[in-house]
Amino acid sequence: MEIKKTYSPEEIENKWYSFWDKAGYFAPQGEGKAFTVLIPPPNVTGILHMGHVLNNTLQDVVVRYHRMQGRPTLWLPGVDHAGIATQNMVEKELAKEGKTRHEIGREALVERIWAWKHEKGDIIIDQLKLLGASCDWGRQRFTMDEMLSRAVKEVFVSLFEDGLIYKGKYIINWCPRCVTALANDEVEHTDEKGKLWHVNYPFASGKGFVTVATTRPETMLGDVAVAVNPTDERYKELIGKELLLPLTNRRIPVIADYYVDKDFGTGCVKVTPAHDPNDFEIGLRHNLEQILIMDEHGKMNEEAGPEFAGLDRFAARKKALAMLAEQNLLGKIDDHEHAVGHCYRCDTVIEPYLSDQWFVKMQPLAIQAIRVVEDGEVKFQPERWSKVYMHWMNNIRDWCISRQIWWGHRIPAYYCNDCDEMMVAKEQPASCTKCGSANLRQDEDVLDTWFSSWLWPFSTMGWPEETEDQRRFLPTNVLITAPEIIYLWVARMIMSTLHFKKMIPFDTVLLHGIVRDEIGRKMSKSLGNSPDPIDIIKEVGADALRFSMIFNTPKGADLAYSDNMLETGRNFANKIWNAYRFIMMNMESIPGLPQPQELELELADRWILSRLNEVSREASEHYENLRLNDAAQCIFQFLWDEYCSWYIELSKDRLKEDSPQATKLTAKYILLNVMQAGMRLLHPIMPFISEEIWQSIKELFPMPEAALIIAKFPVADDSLIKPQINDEMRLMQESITAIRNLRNQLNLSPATQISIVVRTADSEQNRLFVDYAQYLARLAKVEKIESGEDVIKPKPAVSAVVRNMEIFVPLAGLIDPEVEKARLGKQLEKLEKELLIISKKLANKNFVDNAKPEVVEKEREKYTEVNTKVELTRAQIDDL
RNA sequence: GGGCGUUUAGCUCAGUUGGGAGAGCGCUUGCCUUACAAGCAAGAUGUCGGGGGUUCAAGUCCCUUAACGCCCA
Repeated sequence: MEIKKTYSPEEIENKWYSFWDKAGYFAPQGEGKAFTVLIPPPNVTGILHMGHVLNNTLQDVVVRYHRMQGRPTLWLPGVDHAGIATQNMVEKELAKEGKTRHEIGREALVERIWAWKHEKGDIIIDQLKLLGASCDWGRQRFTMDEMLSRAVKEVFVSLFEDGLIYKGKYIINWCPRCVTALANDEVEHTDEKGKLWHVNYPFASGKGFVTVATTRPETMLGDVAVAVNPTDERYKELIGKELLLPLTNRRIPVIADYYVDKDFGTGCVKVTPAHDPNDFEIGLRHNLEQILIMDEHGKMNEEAGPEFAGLDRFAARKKALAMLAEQNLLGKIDDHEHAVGHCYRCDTVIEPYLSDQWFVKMQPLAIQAIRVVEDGEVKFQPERWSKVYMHWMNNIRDWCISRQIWWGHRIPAYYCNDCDEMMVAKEQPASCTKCGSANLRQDEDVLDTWFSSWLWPFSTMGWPEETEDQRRFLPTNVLITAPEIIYLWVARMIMSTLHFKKMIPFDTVLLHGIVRDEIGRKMSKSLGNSPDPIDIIKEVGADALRFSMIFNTPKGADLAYSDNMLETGRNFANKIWNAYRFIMMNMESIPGLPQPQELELELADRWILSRLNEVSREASEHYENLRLNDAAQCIFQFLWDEYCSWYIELSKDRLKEDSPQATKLTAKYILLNVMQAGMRLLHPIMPFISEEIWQSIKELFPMPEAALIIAKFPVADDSLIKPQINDEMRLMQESITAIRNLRNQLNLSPATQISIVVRTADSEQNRLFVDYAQYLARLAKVEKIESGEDVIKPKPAVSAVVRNMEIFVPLAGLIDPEVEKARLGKQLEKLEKELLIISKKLANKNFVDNAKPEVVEKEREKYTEVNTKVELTRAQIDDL
């Protein structure tokens, strides 16, 4: 068999992915308690970016781990229809053809979007497959599917009937470029440098003026009052007086409202109910007119006056300021930093805008959603996120769900053209319920995309029908997502599932960080600092990408990505590959496989088995606790440092042609067994290379399972964990390292054989050096060992202290006593420092009295050990 | 303005109930040693942001302060 010297992932990854898919392993297998993960549906327009890679790798690791626990495991995939984003994209295509959506009409636009979806809507799904995502593709969902649309209608009608959905004229966030309303969460605030303009509003009586401060002077055209705080002594007598609004000559009153902050600006606030959310509230309290001065594109309308009508809002600002200056009504101008809202889809400055919209009353839904988190039924990880969630829930505001676009779930409300009656129903009524007219029209608006995604846990499983899937898979287990959608999506799913299914949607929410570039910036399209994950996969393989990310991403923390980070994963894959290559190169000449009871285990065998079982336990715990970086770390350490650097190296002598058959067979068995178990541990993180190696080992080392993806995750066998064996092996390792160190200091060539003299402290140690002299021969090129409790120190020699033993390398006249003295002196200094700290501790009565007995005992043992080392080192120096 | 988070080796970061400071990368030295130079071996590197406190004992708990970041208003 030919195994390439360097691991090349591409062919292997494709091969195993289609193998798993064809065999149906992605679908839940067997009976018992299911384990379910819901994918945060990516946008149908999306292409895979590094954030997706992190999110989906984390999910896949968790899913694969639980699948290997033997539970029926479902990772339910799908995409959402991303209303605004998708429509924008298709509108852009139209624009290239010189058309607008209004020219082709609603029906044609929607048709065109569907056509686009059918052609390109699976791009991101195909990319997830390259990453190795083990989703059950047979259950792939789309928020606009018939099944999910039915759930949306059902929910809308039900909430409307319960009085939890209402329609009204309210101020909302409006994107003049997308020409639609946005929910609060869809607005991104950034601090920007602006100005605070002071404008004088003259009294209608003609004498004097009040000065208001504003960041948005153009909105003054819609002012209907000026407000002051009723407790503000400065303005008390102004309340009730009339002002002449500049540029319009409208008479407006001075009113009193506690909302006004006396310390901000001049303490006088212009009130524009149709264009500011706070002013809107003031307007309601004082029964003020709402004058809309802009159209839906952010252009001034006729209400703004003939001089302004048709001007863009920013042009209107300039013009208003110029006119005010001309009329000497513009006072001082301060620099002012304030938060400006932007559309999360197109970054246009949003406009608070008065319009007819649909809302969900959230407070009643929040009550249960707060309780389940308080009670710990739903847990956030890291835990701090539950505070963020609670804060939002406790201050929840109604949710604007209507959008003035065409792509999405059309609101199931119908109006009678004859009597204006409104009817909300799943299907269009045949006739008006009030006047009987058949002349009906449906609401033009569609629902916010999140209004379909918040139903994801059950709409994807066939609700409102009662289905087997809901019975089996709800509540789901872990939701893995980014904190940025904790309100938009996570919180709302908890509310909807509690309301409609009377259960929690999932018990654990793992919030992970974001992927940043080398200098800490968030990766984004506009910065161009995001590599294409598909390029990375082509270059180093999905396994290497996955491992590098998991290894470098502590639970809940951001990931600082850099290309050289990938080397960790790539090198590790190559290391494993070569360990496998080594095994296979040696196995052909050793036919047969012993029965477990025929094995002749030696120290290294017992040690590696002991460690394997310890690591299996640790890895399990880390996977369970979602500490995936720790799982990666401990498996990496075990396979690379312990299995490759020690076990494989030591096996080389045993595999030699002339060694006894039983020795060869035992080494063969343990090499194969530990490797296959290691692949089980690693599979959730590096699924492809582990499956490849495992399948290949299976040909020599029979195993019951047909594939690693569904094989059992190793369960630690405590009877094989042996602290004493570990300690003995560690002693050999420490000795070998010490000898290598000495060799290094003497600049001995790697091939030079040496003899050593070991002064052991007891017969047990002596036995180890006799029995396992071969270990030192192999790994430290020691051809002769003289060991014993009272061996005589050779002179001249270099020496090292290992625990309570001394190791001497005799050297006939090759060493410089002064150099050697200096070296040992440095060591002695270090040891003495350590000893001092320990003895101080032990001399401290408070420590001895108060510390736990085992801690004190440990400290005493440490004292003995370090003290021995100090004494031995001192003697060695004196000897020189 | 309110809240949350971060600050540990040159870089990126671990460090879970307080009890001997770690990893990966980088760096130094020597090696193509028959699995692997994407490698092997040996090694150097820290006032754990500053200050104060609790404790026998603090990177870890409390207070305070600074810088940076995020969320909300």
